[in-house]
Amino acid sequence: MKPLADDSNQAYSADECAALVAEIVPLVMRTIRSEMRGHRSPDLSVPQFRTLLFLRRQPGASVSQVAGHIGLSLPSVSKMVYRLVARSLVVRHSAPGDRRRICLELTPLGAATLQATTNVTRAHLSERLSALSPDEHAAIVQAMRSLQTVFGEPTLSSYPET
Amino acid sequence: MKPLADDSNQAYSADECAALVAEIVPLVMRTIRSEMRGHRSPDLSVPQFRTLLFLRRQPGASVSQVAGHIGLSLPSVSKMVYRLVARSLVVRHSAPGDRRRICLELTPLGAATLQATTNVTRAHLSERLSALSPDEHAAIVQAMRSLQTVFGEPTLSSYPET
DNA sequence: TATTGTTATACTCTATAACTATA
DNA sequence: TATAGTTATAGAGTATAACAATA
Repeated sequence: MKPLADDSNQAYSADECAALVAEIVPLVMRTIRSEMRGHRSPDLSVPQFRTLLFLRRQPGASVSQVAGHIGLSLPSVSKMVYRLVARSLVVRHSAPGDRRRICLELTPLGAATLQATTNVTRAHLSERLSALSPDEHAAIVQAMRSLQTVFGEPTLSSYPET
Repeated sequence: MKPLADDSNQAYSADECAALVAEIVPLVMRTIRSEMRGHRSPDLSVPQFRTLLFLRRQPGASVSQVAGHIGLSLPSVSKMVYRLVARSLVVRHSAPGDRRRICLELTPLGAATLQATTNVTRAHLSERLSALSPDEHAAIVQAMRSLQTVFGEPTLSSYPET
């Protein structure tokens, strides 16, 4: 007899899991995106947001490092950085010792904007998630951690140095 | 990643949950997106994919219904549909009885493309997810279901008919 | 007048290819 | 020659505002 009442004993294949992820993740993403966009002052796109996050963690990162991190091409990132610089959210300065290389850093405004966007987005998600039970929250936290291990960004050390 | 002995008894706030979701979902999304894009023949964007999915479920839907479903503005969807029609993935015909309204349907090519993209994306996600344990799969399935209830699309029946 | 959809306009994202400057 | 970045070009996503056609 299968215990139908409790789903947690049921074995799911990676395949069933994949189908659900492919369906639901874009749904959640839609909300996150529209939360970051359109929201008065901050108004960052998701890639911009992720770039600022990365620069907070890795001040002085190069354009290539940003590109590798967020998974975009170098030209795309170059243009995006140009816009962030134009908005005074990021500063560029060339690396001493290698004048080809660009060092990127958040400006105070960039850091503040990042924080504001984080807060707004988080608050909105939190409000939606508050409809769920503590058990459901726990399952989501666990799931996110698992997904992070599998879809996590390549660490800097894994970049091919040639 | 500490080997949290048993995380499932820990109480997480909606807030902690939100922070993780905001961080991880875009990560997973990046993979899904690049899986659908660049992949030889199918080559659909995520919104296009979701549109085809919707049309498979709701043949004859209008442009407005698609827009409401995938959460985009009417002009955006109008343009996207134009491209899908240009690629012969979708056909348009005006509704008998109300010549303002457009009925959209998948072509056989559209249905095949949708299926091919579904398979490729699912297979790729599945491959990645196969690195996880059955318990982790179960947590992900549960989490996705919870997220679906909270971020799920408005059901058709909830559309104001006026 | 209200509804459905398209066009106009203006960004951003995104890629590949070609180029510049530096090493 | 190889590397870091930018520029050129092109197409898609996205929005708001203005418009056309139909009801």
